[in-house]
Amino acid sequence: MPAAKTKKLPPSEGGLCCGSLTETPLADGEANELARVLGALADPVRLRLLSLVASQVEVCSCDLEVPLSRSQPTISHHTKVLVEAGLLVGEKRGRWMWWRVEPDRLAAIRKALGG
Amino acid sequence: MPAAKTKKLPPSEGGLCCGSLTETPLADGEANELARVLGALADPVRLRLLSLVASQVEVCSCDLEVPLSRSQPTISHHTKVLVEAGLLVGEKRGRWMWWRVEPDRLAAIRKALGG
DNA sequence: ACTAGGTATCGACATCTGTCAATGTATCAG
DNA sequence: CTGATACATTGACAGATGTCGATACCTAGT
Repeated sequence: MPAAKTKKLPPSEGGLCCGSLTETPLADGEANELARVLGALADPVRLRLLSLVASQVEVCSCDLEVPLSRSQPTISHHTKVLVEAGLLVGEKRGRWMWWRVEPDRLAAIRKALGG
Repeated sequence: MPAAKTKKLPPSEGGLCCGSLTETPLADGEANELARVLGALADPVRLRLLSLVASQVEVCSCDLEVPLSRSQPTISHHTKVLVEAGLLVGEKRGRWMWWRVEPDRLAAIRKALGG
């Protein structure tokens, strides 16, 4: 998107309010926000990461490298993207980062998609 | 995705079966397929295109350029992406292409997302 | 047949994205 | 303090993506 300025909003700024796609034409801002979050989901590795975390309530980064077959920096990159989209939450305990999913956020996306 | 081979499967090949993200860890193939479809949705112009068509049942390409502020080739590109994702269906009548959305496909995505 | 209008395709371009090696930072064990 | 461990950040690179102008393809009218 040569013209658009994503700007990497903080996780809090997760509008995603209002009605669904199928009801009324999406406003420009709503479309941008929804596209941003869907973009975070539109990657096989991130989808599998998310489902791995969801299936175990909490997972640390170190346990993701092997099942996802990606290097440590790449895992770190993907968790960051998911956090910025509001889909993942991390908590540092000792040396480990523990991740869990944000089910409300997924629900909001489903709703925006016509749920 | 340097390694992955999207391959641009025909619209029919739209698996997207099985359970949701949040239940069991996504298999590799399922993750690829879901990411492919979500990628088609992860664009503000395509989201607005889809919602424009949905709000009017049927729309021809010529009526999309102005509201979406994009050139005719760009509109054509986006409709193609949405068709390949199984989200849009087109029918040529005379000189015009008439588009409508595939609600079942959207529903399948919501379900895959934990609906 | 010729022309005009609606779409699709092609080529080019700038930007975005996923990936890893190298390096930096924080925390724990001894 | 020292070394090891878990994670984040940086830099670089190849490949994907969104965009448009130019052009080709189809269909309808004349």
